[in-house]
Amino acid sequence: MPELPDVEGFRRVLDSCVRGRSIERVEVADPGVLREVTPWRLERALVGRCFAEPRRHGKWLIAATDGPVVLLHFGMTGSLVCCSPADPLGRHDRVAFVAGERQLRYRDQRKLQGIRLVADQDGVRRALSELGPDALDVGPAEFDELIDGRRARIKAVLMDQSVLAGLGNLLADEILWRARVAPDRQAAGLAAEERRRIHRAMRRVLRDSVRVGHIPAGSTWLTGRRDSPDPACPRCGTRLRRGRITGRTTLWCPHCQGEGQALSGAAGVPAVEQDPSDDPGRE
DNA sequence: GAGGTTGTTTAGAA
DNA sequence: CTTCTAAACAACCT
Repeated sequence: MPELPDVEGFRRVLDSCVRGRSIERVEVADPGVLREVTPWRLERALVGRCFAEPRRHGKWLIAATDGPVVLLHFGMTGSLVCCSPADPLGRHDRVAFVAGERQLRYRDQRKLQGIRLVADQDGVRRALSELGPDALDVGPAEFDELIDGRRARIKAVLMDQSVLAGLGNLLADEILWRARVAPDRQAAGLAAEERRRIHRAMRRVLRDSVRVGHIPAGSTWLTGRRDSPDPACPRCGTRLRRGRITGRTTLWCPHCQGEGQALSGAAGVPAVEQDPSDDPGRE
């Protein structure tokens, strides 16, 4: 799940669950998710501290306290849940921050990322120094500057966290589909109009998905078609193409977005254009 | 067993 | 320097 909208959802979970509450205990069920900190040091640094208002940058959740700051990344399968002490520990509950009758649990099936601890805001700045601006904070002019001169394919650029922080594989596909730009187009070769469309699609996709705290899998979203064996474009019904960009499965509509040169890893279907009444409207 | 998965990092190549 | 690829991490799923 975790891309920018999901992490924003986790930020709200933390906020409503434990903000302003004092941490009594930190239970580490699996030290495998702690990065550069021992269970003992994490607990000692946090006990007696109070959670402040959490922030987010890209896919990072920044959980400040009145002492040190906890940095959480959720990899592909992580989440944050608000529990009571009575809730039995799930198999993938790795760490619990216990605050009275509430406890915040870091839950993660695979353990691709994890939890870090830094002393202060300067530590946060240092830890996240490689990240570009948060995708929600980028206006059209800055977006153009970020894209400018990049010879990589546009999807690779959108997913590059050092350029723009927060977009992952699903969002990148969704945005390019809405903007009607093929994912393998070279970023530097995009017309001003196309860059503008991508930026607007990004704003819209982020706004709509942040509101619900995850990427909706509704019928008007490309993401909803991902798992079907032979997916069709939600907009025009054309059979979608499947390829691989930066090692990630990429879905696009050859009719709406253009063929694209990349046939790498494609399903090999000649893709007869059905081309029914184009455009069942925006959204 | 084979191959897939929303992420990041590293090594190596072009 | 930029960009791409593959592999690794770990634990599921089909």
